[in-house]
Amino acid sequence: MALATVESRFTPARLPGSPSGGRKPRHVSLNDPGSTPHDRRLAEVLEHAARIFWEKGYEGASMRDLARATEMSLAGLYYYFESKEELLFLIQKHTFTTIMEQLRERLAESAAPEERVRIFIRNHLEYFLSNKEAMKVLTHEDETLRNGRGAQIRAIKRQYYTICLELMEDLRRAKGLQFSGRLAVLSLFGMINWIYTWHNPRVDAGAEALAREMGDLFLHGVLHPGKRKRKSAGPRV
Amino acid sequence: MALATVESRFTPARLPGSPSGGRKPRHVSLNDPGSTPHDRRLAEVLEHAARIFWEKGYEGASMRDLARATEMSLAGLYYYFESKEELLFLIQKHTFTTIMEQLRERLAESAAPEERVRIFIRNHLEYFLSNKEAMKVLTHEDETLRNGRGAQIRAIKRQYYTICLELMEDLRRAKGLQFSGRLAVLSLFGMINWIYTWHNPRVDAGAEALAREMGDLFLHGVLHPGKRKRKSAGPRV
DNA sequence: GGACTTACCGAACGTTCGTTCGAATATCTA
DNA sequence: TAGATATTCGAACGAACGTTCGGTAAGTCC
Repeated sequence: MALATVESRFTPARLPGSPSGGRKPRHVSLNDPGSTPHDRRLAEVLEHAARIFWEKGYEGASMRDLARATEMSLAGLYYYFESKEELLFLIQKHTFTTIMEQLRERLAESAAPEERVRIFIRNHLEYFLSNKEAMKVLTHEDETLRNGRGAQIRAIKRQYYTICLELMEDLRRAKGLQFSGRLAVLSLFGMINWIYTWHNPRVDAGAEALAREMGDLFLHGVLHPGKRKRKSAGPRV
Repeated sequence: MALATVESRFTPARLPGSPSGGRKPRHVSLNDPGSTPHDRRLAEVLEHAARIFWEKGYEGASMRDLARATEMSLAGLYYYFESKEELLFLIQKHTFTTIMEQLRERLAESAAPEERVRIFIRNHLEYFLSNKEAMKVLTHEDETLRNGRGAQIRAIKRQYYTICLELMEDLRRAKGLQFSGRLAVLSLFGMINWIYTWHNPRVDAGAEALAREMGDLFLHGVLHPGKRKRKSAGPRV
């Protein structure tokens, strides 16, 4: 149920009036009983849009593709948002906000630095593999949005980065180590974001197993098996 | 000197004759004394094109942008290649071929498994940071080319992947370990390719230092400093 | 039942896109 | 220097693009 939650606005994109009657913006979901039909329809449209951007990229996708997918007219789409740019913005904002909310909830469950890093990895991979279309759009169309909308997304991204950096520094302190937090975070982001270029659900492990293995790799490297895997027979006598 | 080496063809894209007079295709360079003016001009055009694709993405870039950058007419560009797709193909093929050639040379210098993995990382990062435009185009426009041209690029990519996988399996055997080579390689690719999203030459380390740190991270993880960095004062008594 | 809002649509606008055509100039060779 | 070849160009083509205009039909409220 990717993109089921959308922050509704005071007014629709076109201005014949307000569909939500001047209510305050809030989060609604496809299954949320408090959501209006308008909000639910918008969420559906965004879900189709995410799939199309995922397939063809933002620039390569056309509004006519979206009209075909949603079985709406080209003009009818513009009742729900004011431009293609806003469409991308809504997808990215919703996706980023949701993965971050979920992360905060899960981090509240543990205070152990190493475990918290593993929670971060697991949360990211689980969300990524459950929402691969939107997450690819978020990561691949990183530099597409400009000006105000781009700045808003970049602000959320910075928050996400900062959370991870603090996890890393807590770990470093707790273990009495020295390493560059920035480099560790950015390397980790590379590992876990790159997944959209290769993950194949038919041959690769699921999110949980991947999170365990990538966590091991990130924390111990390939050379230090820790309590896991070490070959019984080997040059080690 | 990104994109200075280009494989010339028998004939130019338009067909008023053959500029290189029926010579065999071969590699030429901007500084290569054996390169024809035609080859050198094409290399210049490709370099401009790489910079434009780097800035705006393949779909977002227009042939008119390239005409402006090269100070040629729109029509004049098509003397050197037959389509925008071929333009991207030439950039990707040249870039991939070059980084792989350089890798093979460097790998010949060492037989020690761990050192060879470090050579791979260093080569990739050095080439990436010296040719960031073309390397971003190579990684970001991964799925853009379709059909025959896409298949050719994918074939080179598979070679590159296979080389790295073999390095990883040699290392695993030598150290008597057990880990998924596929996951290790793909995680490493994520780490070292993601760099184009964050590296800032004004604040971040250069290729050599980055290669050392990322190599440490990949081999030992954040928790096992090895002979490097461990805090003198710490909870370790 | 009339006024208003919500949700949508057909048709078109102006722009930009990749590509091509026919011709003109520059460069080289004999 | 004549002729061929290599290189470049202005102008235009048709297609596709994002967006907008003026409407219509159905639901809601007094």
